[in-house]
Amino acid sequence: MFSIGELSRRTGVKVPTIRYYEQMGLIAAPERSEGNQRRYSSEELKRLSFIRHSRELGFSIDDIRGLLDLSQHPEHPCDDAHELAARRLADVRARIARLKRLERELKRISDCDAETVAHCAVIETLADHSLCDTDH
Amino acid sequence: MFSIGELSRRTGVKVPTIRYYEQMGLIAAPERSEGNQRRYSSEELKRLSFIRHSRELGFSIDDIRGLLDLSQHPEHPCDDAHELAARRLADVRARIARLKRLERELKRISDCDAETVAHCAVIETLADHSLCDTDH
DNA sequence: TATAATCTCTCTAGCAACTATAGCTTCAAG
DNA sequence: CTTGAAGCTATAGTTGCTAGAGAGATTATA
Repeated sequence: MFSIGELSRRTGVKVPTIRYYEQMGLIAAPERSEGNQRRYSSEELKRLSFIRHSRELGFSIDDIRGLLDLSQHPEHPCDDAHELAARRLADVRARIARLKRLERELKRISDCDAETVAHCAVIETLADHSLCDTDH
Repeated sequence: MFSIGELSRRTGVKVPTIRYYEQMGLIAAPERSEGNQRRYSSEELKRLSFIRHSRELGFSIDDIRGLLDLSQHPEHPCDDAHELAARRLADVRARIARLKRLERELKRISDCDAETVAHCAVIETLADHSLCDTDH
C-alpha cells in the first residue's frame, strides 16, 4: 500500500495526472487511508504503467480505455488491439512525413544570411507561400 | 472589400478561426458594413496568409505575433526571426526523432500474429516496458 | 419586390490532456 | 509535539481552435 506520491514516483506519472485519470475512469478509485488519502497496491501500479506506456506511444485516452479492457480478457481475440496499433502506426508515419517536409522548408529558410528583415528569407517565405519548395 | 467568408475561401482559414485570430489580436478588427458585417481588404488577406503559413510551419500564435511584428519593420535586424526559425527546426527534428522511435516500436508490436490477447505482443508490450527495444 | 437561401453576427460552451492555484487537512520525522 | 512535506477538493487556465444557439444581414431567384 503506497501513497499517490509514491505511485507517481514509481510510474513517472505526475500526481495531478493520476487524479485526472481516476476522474476519467481510466483507473478505479482506490482505497483510502483513515485520513482520506489514496492508497494504492501493485495492481494499480501495473495498470498505471500500462497507461503511461500507451500514452508514450501516442494512444489517446479513449484508445487506452479499449486496450485496458482488452488486456483484462486474455482469451479474447486481439484483432482490435492490432487494428488500434496499426492505426497508430499509420498516424505516426503520416506525421513523420509531414514533419520532414517542414524540416526541409525550415532548413531552407533558416539558411538565409540577410542582416535585416527587408531581405530575410524567413519573413519572405512566411509572407509568400509561392516561395516554398513543397506544399504543406 | 470582401466578406469574412470570401477571406476564408481565399486563405483557407476557417471563418470562426479568423474571428478567433481577431480576438487574439493577431489581426486588427476590420471595417464593418452597414449591417455590422466584417469587410476586409487585400492588406488583411496578406496578413492572414502570413499567419496561416506560419501556423502550417508549426509556429505558435505567440511566435507569430513576434514574426508579424518583425515583418512590419523591414529595416530591423532579422536575428530574432532566425532564432525563432532555428528553434522550430530543432523542435521539428526532435519530434521526428521521437516519432521514428515510436514507429519502430509500433511496427515491432504490430508484427505479432497471435490470435488471442493472452499472447498478443501489442498488449504485452504495453503492459511491460522492459519488452521495448528503445526507450521513449 | 417578395421571398427564400445563405451568410454573418455575438455569445457561450466544448475538445484533449493535462497543469496550476487556493485553501484546507493529514502524515511522518525529529 | 511540532513542523514541513505531502495530500485533499474544487475550480480555473492552457493551446488553438470548433460547435451550437438564436438573431440579423445579404444575395439570388421568382
